[in-house]
Amino acid sequence: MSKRVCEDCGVREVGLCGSLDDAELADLNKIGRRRHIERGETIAWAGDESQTCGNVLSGMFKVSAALADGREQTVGLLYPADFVGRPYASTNDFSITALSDAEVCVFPATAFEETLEQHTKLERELLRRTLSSLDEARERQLMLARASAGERVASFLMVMARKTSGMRPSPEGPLTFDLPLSRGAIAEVLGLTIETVSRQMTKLRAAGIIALPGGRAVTILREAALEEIATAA
Amino acid sequence: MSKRVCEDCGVREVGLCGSLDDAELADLNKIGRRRHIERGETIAWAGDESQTCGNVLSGMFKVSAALADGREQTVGLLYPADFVGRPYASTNDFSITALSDAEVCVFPATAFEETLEQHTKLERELLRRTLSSLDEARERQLMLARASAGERVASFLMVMARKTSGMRPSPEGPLTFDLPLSRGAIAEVLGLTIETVSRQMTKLRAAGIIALPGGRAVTILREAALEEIATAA
DNA sequence: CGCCTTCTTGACTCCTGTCAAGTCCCGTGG
DNA sequence: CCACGGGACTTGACAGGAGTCAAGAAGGCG
Repeated sequence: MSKRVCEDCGVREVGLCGSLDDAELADLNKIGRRRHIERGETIAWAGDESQTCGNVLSGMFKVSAALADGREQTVGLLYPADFVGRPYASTNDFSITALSDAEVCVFPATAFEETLEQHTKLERELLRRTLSSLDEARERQLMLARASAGERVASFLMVMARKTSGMRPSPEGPLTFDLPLSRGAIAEVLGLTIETVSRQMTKLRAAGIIALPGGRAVTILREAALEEIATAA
Repeated sequence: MSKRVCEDCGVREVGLCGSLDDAELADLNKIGRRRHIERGETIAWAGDESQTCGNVLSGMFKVSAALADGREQTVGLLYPADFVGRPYASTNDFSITALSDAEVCVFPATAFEETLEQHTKLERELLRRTLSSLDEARERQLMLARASAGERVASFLMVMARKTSGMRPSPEGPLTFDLPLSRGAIAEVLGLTIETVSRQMTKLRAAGIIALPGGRAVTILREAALEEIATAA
């Protein structure tokens, strides 16, 4: 039953838990449990009680919310090793949904909060990560408020190019990678419609800046040109 | 010289420092210094080194950034008792500018980080506040991405009505208060132009939902109607 | 091979930004 | 006390970018 979940953890070094040594990890090990999540499954609903926290082991999640009439927006993306959940709150302001099949290491929120208070290093690391997330959320505000559709798509592609380990035929050759998100999911992140995202992609292809070899693959042909559009030069 | 800055601090109870008792406060007292800021003065520049942290004692600040071509956006507002600054980062991602004359209690960033590490209660309180700021920044993303100009202005007025202690002639009577921001500053928060903000205000006045008695004063005549527009029902 | 989802493309509308005058407000100085 | 000046705000005309509605093409899975 009490399997040593931390022992073969793929994100042991880079996750929140990387701040703890093996002995300290024991407390987390006691309350943690590994869970498999299907693509599309929502593990936390906006408005519901905040009951669990955890770490993403594999796969991707979106943090999103909707207006009363159904308009939806993704306000954050979670990658492997990212922290999931909202400690110190009674209810969630946002839903968390898997964008791909995923694995998460989950803790009951109250037990996790107690562990936080006993391990200063863990708490400090969570503070650092939360401050970074805040900076990121504010950068996204800037984009959503002021960037054009073309700028949003270009900067999204640059971010994805960096996050996703794609293939280059040669050093400095064109980079090809698969987008981990559908057009719909991209639109929801960028605050646009599917149609607008699609049109902007076509426009970049027509300009010879990217190629779309099929599926969700993207090849960046002229990185400098894409970067220039992305940074609103 | 080493004046007891904390003794007559107006936000002693509600600020970050409220988590400490008098003895613990001594450490902060040693490194803190009170500073007066003029309206329009920028106390931290995006891109510069992150050198100071602090607490707002009085007045208001905006947290903002600009795109390469000059388009600007406010990504957060700071009120008395709010924490200012960005610990654990070498440079600031955002500028912090006084929207009114203000007073701040400032600490050198490195000294403050050391104090944080010695006082778990302080660190926990900062974590709680940072998590709240993150939620707020994400709510703003939702608004900037999906709300119409009318919805943005209505929800802004609702927030300001709650934050600002205005006057009611009778309980449940119409509420009147002064906006602490100029039209330009409001536009920068809402991701709109001055003209659009102005037009939406006029529209609400024409609909009999608010009155604009002059200056920056606003009277909310039909709170329920305003709330309905704000929540995008 | 065929169905169903996802993606692309087109035509049209409308909201918001831009540019350009005015008007109001308030403090200053005559 | 009132005229003046400058910033903040309002209003109008117009244009353009992104949303909406509607087909149609492409891709994936059974």
